[in-house]
Amino acid sequence: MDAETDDIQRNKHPTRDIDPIDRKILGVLVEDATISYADLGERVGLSPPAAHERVKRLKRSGAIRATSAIIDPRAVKKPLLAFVHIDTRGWGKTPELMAVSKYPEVEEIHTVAGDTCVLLKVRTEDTRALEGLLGRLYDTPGVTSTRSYVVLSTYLERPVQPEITSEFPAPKHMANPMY
Amino acid sequence: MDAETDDIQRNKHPTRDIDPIDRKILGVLVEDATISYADLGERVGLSPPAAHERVKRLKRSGAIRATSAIIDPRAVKKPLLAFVHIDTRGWGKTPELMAVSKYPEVEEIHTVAGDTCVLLKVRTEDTRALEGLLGRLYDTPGVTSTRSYVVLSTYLERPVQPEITSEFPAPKHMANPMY
DNA sequence: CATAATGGCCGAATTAAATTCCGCAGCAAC
DNA sequence: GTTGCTGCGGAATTTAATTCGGCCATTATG
Repeated sequence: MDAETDDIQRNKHPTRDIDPIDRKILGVLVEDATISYADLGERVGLSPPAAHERVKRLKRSGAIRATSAIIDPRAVKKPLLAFVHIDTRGWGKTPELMAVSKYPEVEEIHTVAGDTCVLLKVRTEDTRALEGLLGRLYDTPGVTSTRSYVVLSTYLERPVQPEITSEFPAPKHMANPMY
Repeated sequence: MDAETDDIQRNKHPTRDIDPIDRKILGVLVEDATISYADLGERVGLSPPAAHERVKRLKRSGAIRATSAIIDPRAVKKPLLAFVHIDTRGWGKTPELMAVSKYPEVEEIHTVAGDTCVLLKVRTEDTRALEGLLGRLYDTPGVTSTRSYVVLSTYLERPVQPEITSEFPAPKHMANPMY
């Protein structure tokens, strides 16, 4: 077993780091994954087979998790977006909550630090469907309360951006932390 | 100008509704957009050219907004996910906030109903970078306070699901609303 | 230092898929 | 009944994906 395969099976990432050309490739493919290897190679300064080889490696290593069609929520009758914060009695009951993943309306499930335990991102047809989904949540053992933030307008929504992280200098009035 | 083009220019959706075959196609392409038209056609019961024609129409109508590579955030050094709620002095100052879209760390910007005005989804390398980003937010005119929910674990994260909306019956103790 | 081994690239050749074209069938309007 | 329109399938053509072999640079090894 080579190092890369080993890393993948440990749910880690391969030791081979992503170089600037890889980042360029990811940037292009996030914008348009239907591009040909010929055009992709030209964008990043490689021959078509070389670009192909890079993309194969990025998929194999897990850096590219999938290639997916991005659907307009309005086209599939799910125009209502909401974020639902859920309080539970401690952490013991969160596994039951994961069952909500069976509903296609639920797009994200996270546990968060703060005044809630679980955070959902849900997309429904209307407020009636959202109400029904919340009703299901209250039927789940351990759920003590929920708080929903209904989205009025969405100004930006995009996939993970592979560009190099911007510099965000800490506010000037703060001393440099040790770490 | 045909009806479809007209709808797109009005930022509406074409009148031609998405039939069950279209939904099947969307479902397949969300899972794997690299599938060939031959295989796609077989999955949905169409010939390759017919499947091709359907996909072209779905793209033209805007139902398929893009085809994108899904990147593992860890691979591009953005393992820290957080949701940031921002309070502003009324709505007048929200346009200034949209400038944060220039940072690739910001994935989503919404205005929400509830006790905040703006909700951001951000992905940073570490808490230091998040701190820097929050510092930038406080420098933005109109921002009075922020509340951040740092994600501990993500259990589900998937694109818009084109499947038919599940039935969420309202809780039994509620009478049927008029609408 | 010399030399072998590796990894990544390119160009050409081959294979597979996308795309076009055309005729046909179902359906609606008239 | 006829006309026009829309979506489908099969065949042909064009384009892209994929494979292969050889080359160069870097790195390990004696």
